[in-house]
Amino acid sequence: MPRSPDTRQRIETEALRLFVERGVTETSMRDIAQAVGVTEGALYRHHAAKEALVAKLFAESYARFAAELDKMQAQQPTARQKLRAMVAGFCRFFDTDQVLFRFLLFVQHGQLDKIADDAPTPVKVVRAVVAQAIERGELPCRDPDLATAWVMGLVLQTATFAVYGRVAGPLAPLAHELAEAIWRAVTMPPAPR
Amino acid sequence: MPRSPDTRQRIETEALRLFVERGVTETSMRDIAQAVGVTEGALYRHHAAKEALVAKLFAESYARFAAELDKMQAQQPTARQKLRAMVAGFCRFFDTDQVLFRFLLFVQHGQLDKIADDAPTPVKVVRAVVAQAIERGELPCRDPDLATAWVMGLVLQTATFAVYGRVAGPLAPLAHELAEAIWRAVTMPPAPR
Amino acid sequence: MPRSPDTRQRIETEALRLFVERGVTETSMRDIAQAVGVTEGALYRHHAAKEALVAKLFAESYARFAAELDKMQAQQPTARQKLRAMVAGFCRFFDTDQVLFRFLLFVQHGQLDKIADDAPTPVKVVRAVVAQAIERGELPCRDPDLATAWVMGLVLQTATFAVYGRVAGPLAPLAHELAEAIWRAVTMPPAPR
Amino acid sequence: MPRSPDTRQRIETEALRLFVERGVTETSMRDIAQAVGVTEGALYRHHAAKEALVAKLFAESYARFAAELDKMQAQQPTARQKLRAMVAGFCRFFDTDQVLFRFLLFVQHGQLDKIADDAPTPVKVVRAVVAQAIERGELPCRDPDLATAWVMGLVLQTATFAVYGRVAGPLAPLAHELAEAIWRAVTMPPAPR
DNA sequence: GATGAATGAGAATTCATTCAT
DNA sequence: GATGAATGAATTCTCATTCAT
Repeated sequence: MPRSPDTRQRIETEALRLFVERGVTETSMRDIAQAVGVTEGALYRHHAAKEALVAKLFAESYARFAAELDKMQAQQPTARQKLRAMVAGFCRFFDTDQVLFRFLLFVQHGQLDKIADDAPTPVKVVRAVVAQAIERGELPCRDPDLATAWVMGLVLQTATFAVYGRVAGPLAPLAHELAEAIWRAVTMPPAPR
Repeated sequence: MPRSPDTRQRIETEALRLFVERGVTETSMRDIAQAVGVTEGALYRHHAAKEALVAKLFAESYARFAAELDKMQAQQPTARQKLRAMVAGFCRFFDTDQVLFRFLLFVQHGQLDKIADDAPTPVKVVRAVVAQAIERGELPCRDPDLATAWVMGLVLQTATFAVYGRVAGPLAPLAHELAEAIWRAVTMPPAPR
Repeated sequence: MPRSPDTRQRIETEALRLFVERGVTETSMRDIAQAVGVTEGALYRHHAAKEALVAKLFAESYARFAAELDKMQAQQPTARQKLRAMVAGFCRFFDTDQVLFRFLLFVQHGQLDKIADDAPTPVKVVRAVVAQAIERGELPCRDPDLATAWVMGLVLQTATFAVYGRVAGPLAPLAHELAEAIWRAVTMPPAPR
Repeated sequence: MPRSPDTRQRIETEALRLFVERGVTETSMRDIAQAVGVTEGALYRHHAAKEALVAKLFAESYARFAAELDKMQAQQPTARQKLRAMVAGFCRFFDTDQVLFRFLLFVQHGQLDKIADDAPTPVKVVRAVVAQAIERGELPCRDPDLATAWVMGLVLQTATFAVYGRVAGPLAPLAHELAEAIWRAVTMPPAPR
């Protein structure tokens, strides 16, 4: 039985794929082992437990994507440009690694609860941009969480429709249009009270 | 050995709650039985299998909500009013029975795949309104699925934030503002080509 | 819900049928109740337990058939005629009530062990005839159990083949031929020692 | 936690024994595990399901015995000698591995239905010999299935009596006498019509 | 007599994990 | 690093039986 190299990497790739396709609970360690072509025991050479594998897959990439997103926004001067840059970032991420995108943003599997309160997350990055924009008067005065929900909702639901083929092809070509829609939503004047 | 009435109803209530709180796979029949206060065997007098319980819970309510949504939109003359009515309907549903709302719109557990192709669904109702509005020139020309994604995204992500307490209180008071944001998003002029 | 009469009888008929078709262990009380069209609880009005139902079905008919067989042989003067009469009796029984025949002679389900040592059984009746015939010199000297096995084997395997359609139609027309074959087998001169 | 070798073999041996002693349905996987001295889960490393274990036990040996039987008959020139050889084969098999004999020829547990239509079986081998003998005029003209039933009946019922101790000792010493009885039965002249 | 709800024990099977080799 | 056998707990579901109504 040949021992192919990169077993660790292949475990992570296959696990990620299966977690996204079927769900974490619905994927057994045996499923992963079979997909990789090793025995179950071999998985434990690389990850102490199933939960640890999930956590590793999540934590590493989630923080990294949040950081990238933060860098993108930081390079832009205005709120509108920051949002545009972030939307483009989400779309590129989706197009580049849909499996990972879905794992981080849709599957999650309760990993959010395990994240340190001060750790960066994509949602927090978006929220910071939104909150700052409101403070600076670039966006109308509104609960920054509500506006953040809208940004995330427009991005994620478009991605969801793309996953199910209801919206066609890569998201990058839609990024500009999507960013505009977001801008129009969040710049809506607040209801008079 | 208490034989309280309404066991069937209580099974469904507790199951729904647990499915939403923990997930379907993560909820065992024993969990449900314990929550209801009966033995596992008793559950099977009322539902032939766990999957049948899930399916019943979903099928019954999903079609009903879609129908209600459709009625709300049908009573309005214009696209804008139809959207407003539907958004209000989503918000009212969330406020009235958050558990059921989350089960139908977030948990789902693969039940969508089991639905007849021509059965009404909330998404289809929204899509029909959007498509008709585009045809009639009430909305700018754009992939109706994309616009539908935006409507659903704004509604569902706002609900998600409400579930996690990031957005406060019942959704009904936000319905008008949400509908306006949606209107602004979907009325965005299409990108010149 | 109409309560048809003869529930007791119908329980026994359906139970017998199912026991023969599927086996005793493979037939649940629920299966029987469904076949009869009553609830499981109703069965226990008529039989204290599943095992009691099986035992009743078996004991009653087994003894009765043994007695009938014994009467048939008793009315004949010679061993050859006794065997002929019994073979005809087996065949008639098979043709008249194949389900009961199979239950008593094939299914059995360990009921033989529960029968009193001195209770009459078809095998004992056959054995008595054979033993007497040997004693009287009507049959060659041979272990009467061995000769009994041959009689039973020829009868029962013919019935088995009839059940599976390998041998066609009712057994009665074959009775004479079968009895002759048996006679030839058991009259075989013993091996010289 | 003893890890003795041969677990797979011991599972099969114990399972066979229990299936014969108590019946397949009446034997639980736990019974087998306890007899082997492992946990239930361990059984599933060797056989994917209880039914698969039953099927393997049956299929492997049934075809093999049929083939052996066929070889025995093929080495003999005349029908009489073929029958003698097969009877001796049945008796030797019974004496050598009574448990397997009973599993294959008495328990069966519906495995016959799963066998390919053209797969060899002991009954088919016997039938082929009988049919050929009738064709060649070595046996009187008669439904070959009926004659096959008689051969099988005499063999199997003798074995049955041996199992229950009604017929003593190993069957091999009885083989010759049994073959003669069979020969007398199947050579009976057909009833004039 | 019958229903319908319930029990409690046990069935087959799955699964994360361990560990000697 | 990897295998392959094993564990032990849990899961879904079945079943004979009970009993208030």
